[in-house]
Amino acid sequence: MNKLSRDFYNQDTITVAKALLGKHLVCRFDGLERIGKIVEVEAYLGAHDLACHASKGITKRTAVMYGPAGFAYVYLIYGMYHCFNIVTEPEGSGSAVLIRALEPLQNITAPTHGPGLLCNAMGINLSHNQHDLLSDTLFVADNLTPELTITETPRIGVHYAKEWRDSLLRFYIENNPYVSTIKKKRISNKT
DNA sequence: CTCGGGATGCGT
DNA sequence: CGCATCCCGAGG
Repeated sequence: MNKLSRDFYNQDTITVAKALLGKHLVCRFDGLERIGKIVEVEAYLGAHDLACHASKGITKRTAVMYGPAGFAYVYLIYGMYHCFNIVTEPEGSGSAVLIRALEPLQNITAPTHGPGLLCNAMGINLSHNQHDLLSDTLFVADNLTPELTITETPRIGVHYAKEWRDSLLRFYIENNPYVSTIKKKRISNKT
């Protein structure tokens, strides 16, 4: 399994975001190796991006985003869901890529079609904040990715971000059924 | 210290 | 559309 390098994450955030599509997120917790293919991401462009938490400056919460690339930024949202991000660009930029959806590949039993859901399914929580993505327990593998058609849309849930609200910074693999906004039929048995 | 909102998801 | 539910940043 070919782990993505520090240099990869150190690139421009939009470049990293798009390049992460189709790659494999690997979590080795609890004696289990879970793997999911990244099918949806969002780019958060540092201090000037009003949708980015780093736009509040360097705080206890955002410090990791201002650190070196290739580290995890995990936070709790709405009191119940975790969101998993990967820090990008050289130290001081405050940028990151939010992983929004996965396609289950191995040992995944819960839904993964949203940022909170995939953290739950992968076992990612606040203890993984600031975790190094070059470690052996949590990383992205650079598998051979076939050519993808990438769709760009505005980011989800950032209506408050003024002029950044409509920037096309959400990227997903076209037609992939695990992308978050695809309306899911309720999983229920109609008899 | 209090207060208010949020990079969500699910049910109605 | 409402709500669960809690961390964090702002302000006094």
